[in-house]
Amino acid sequence: MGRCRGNAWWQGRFRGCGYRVTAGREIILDALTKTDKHLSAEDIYLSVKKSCPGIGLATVYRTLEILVEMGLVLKFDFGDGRARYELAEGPNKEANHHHHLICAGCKRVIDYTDFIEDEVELLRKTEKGLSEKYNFDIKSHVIQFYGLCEKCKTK
Amino acid sequence: MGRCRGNAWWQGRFRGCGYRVTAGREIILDALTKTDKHLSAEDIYLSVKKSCPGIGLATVYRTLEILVEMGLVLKFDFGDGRARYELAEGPNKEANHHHHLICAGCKRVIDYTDFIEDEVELLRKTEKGLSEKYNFDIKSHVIQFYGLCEKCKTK
DNA sequence: CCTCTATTGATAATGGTTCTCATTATCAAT
DNA sequence: ATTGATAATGAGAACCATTATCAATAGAGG
Repeated sequence: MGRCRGNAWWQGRFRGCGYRVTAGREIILDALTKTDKHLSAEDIYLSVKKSCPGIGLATVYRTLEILVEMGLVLKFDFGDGRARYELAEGPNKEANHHHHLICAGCKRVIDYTDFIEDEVELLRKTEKGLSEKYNFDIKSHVIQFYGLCEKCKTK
Repeated sequence: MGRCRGNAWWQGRFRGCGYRVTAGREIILDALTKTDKHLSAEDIYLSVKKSCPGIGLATVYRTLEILVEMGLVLKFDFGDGRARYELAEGPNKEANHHHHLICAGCKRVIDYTDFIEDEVELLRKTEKGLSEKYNFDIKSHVIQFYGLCEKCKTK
């Protein structure tokens, strides 16, 4: 780990898209790889700043935009006014597909992986049908449930 | 239509929640009822201003917040930096359930109602399961597909 | 009609995100 | 290894959708 070149998997994709491989991009992708939380741009900025104090917030935003465009990272809106980012794929993430339960009261976000099998089957069918009908290339999807969590429903 | 009291259906819900019924709230809800577009707060402000020139933008935001909280209106994020609003239910909207295809290129949004039957069945099952497992009251859900539309995929 | 207070409109403030630009770093060609 | 073209960066200003403030107004029960 650390400086090892197990990270090479994404460098090829970067170069293939015409992007240069930089220390900032590597460390930002690292931060996303090493967590299963829903990080905001500022979360990532503060985390990355520890090992790379000179990095700027704008670089974090710019890098995240590229990562989202390439499909390596997913961007979510949980309704609290700031975007959240999660690794979409990678060496340890293939089987990490999940969706979100968002509490309208405390804004807490619960990841769930239940019912994913049925969902995947329906989504596969739906994506295929939509692609054909609208001639639309589907790259990703978002499924979110809104409601009140255990604590907030009693208030 | 117009000043008729066919709008009474929502007035009871307003009063039941402790909110007063005002001209501004009525006309904002009217604007949402009379369209099937995804309106931003400013879209609604400009539309409502025609028949109610004195209304303020802040009132539109405040009213939308209440409508979303009551579940009468759904709030979406299509990734262009401003929220969009759609009527969730009402006298003519019960059978209007649909989801969104969002083009990452031109930001166009396509509504689709295909495969809704299968989806509804899966969602019903999923919502039931999630409610029980996490003791979470689900009020609404969002399903969105991201990708490239017919025009943008060729560029 | 009157009172209480929620609501409103105008506007300032907020804050996440994007833009600007001079400087620095990447990388293919040498 | 060096160089040159140019992509990337950092600092901070700018942007702009949304929220907060506050005095004036209007809804609704009595």
